[in-house]
Amino acid sequence: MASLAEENYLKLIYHLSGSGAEEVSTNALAEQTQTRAASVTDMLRKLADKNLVHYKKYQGVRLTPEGQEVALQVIRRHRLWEVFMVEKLGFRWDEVHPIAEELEHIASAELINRLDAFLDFPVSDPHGDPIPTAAGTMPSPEYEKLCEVTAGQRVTMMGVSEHAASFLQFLSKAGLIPGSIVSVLEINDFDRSMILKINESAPSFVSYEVARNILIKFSV
Amino acid sequence: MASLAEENYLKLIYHLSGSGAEEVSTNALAEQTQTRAASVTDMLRKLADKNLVHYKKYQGVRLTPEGQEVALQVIRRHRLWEVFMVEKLGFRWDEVHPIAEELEHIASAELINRLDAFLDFPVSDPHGDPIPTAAGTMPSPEYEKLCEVTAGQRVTMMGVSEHAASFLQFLSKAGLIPGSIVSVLEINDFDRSMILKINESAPSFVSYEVARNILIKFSV
DNA sequence: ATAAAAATTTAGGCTTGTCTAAATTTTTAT
DNA sequence: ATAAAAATTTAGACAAGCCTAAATTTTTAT
Repeated sequence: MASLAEENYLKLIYHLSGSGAEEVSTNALAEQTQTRAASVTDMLRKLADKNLVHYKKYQGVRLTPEGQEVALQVIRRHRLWEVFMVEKLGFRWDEVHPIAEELEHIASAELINRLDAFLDFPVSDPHGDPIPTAAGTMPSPEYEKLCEVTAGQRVTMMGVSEHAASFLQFLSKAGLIPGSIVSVLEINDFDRSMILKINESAPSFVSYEVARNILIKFSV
Repeated sequence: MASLAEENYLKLIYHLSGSGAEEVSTNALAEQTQTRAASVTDMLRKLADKNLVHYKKYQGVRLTPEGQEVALQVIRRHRLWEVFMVEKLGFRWDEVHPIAEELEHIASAELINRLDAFLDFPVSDPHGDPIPTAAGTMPSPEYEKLCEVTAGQRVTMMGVSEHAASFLQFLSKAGLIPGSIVSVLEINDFDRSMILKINESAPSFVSYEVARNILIKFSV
């Protein structure tokens, strides 16, 4: 069994490696875990001993298949609890992350699979992030960034690539939540900002920085 | 903030002291926590330093008001999660205790109060145990033991005073769950065993040992 | 009343996960 | 190519929560 600290490292390595594609550096982990690089080194040795990561001194770290499975289960639990909190308990999407950080470490598979069924087998969390399957695979929907859409097109908002509460609150106010129908009315050449029509309401302005962090799919 | 280990000690002291009525001994705590008496002593000193218990060497321990509040919150969380698992996720009452032992340490008051509302403010858990209020008071319904009922009386099953999974499974099979209507048909003088009619089904036999651990109220 | 037994505490130690300071390796810039 | 900078690891330490063994206090039995 992976400890709470170990689970957090594995999850973080998964995210920082781009879903396991690249090596992650000790310093990158230290920055995100708010610990010192020396502490990270200690933990990486321990994870390597348990066969959860491939680790060679000075060369970064990468998940083993076993480590990836643990990471995906933690992410699955995290995202299912987020769905529960938003759908059933009425939390806003900008409130649930810190609580899910705790709930994600309750390991019972029975609990999680029943929760999954209770929630009707959701495929994504309130931020549009895909929920790993019970079998341990991560669905990978192919979304575009809103900033890549051309003027005149109509798309569906599918998720975000930035999860800061303040960003999410801003989007809620603008009505930009997963499922919203968005038409790009104008794009400003100068700064790539956009004017959008969201769900038939009055036009809204969004900066490039915002558009860059919104995931969309082209409406069928 | 109380750590996970501290919360477990406080909860246990609450239970072993008869809801805070009496002093609890070091050995009693060691037995229940599956640790050594020396470890308990260490923890009691720490809890005393944090003003969560009154502790004098060799004289046992008792909760302070602050300690009792923490204990009641942990118990509240535990019991609300048990209701959730049984009512919403379809778990059986004999399955939920170990999982609730983990969920009870997720501290968010917002989470628990919303869960409480989602469950419609239950007053007792699946075993009939009362759920402490958000304000930190323990309701104390006054139930009798089934073994004290006389032949011919009709009562309502309200809960249990023994929580072993095997006992709960036995009761489920007999249809003896909270809410069941029970008529005492006969009592055997010799061993105080009983013959019961449970919800109009065929008569069942229960030993004194079983009857002693079933809580009832007299039907109105 | 007092010796034996039981309960409890003290002393010293171990593991996990963290830290600081110093040493080492890798990368970058000239 | 090599020196400086950056990244990483090693060494030694600490708090939390547990352990064993030994010492101390309380309780029990005569």
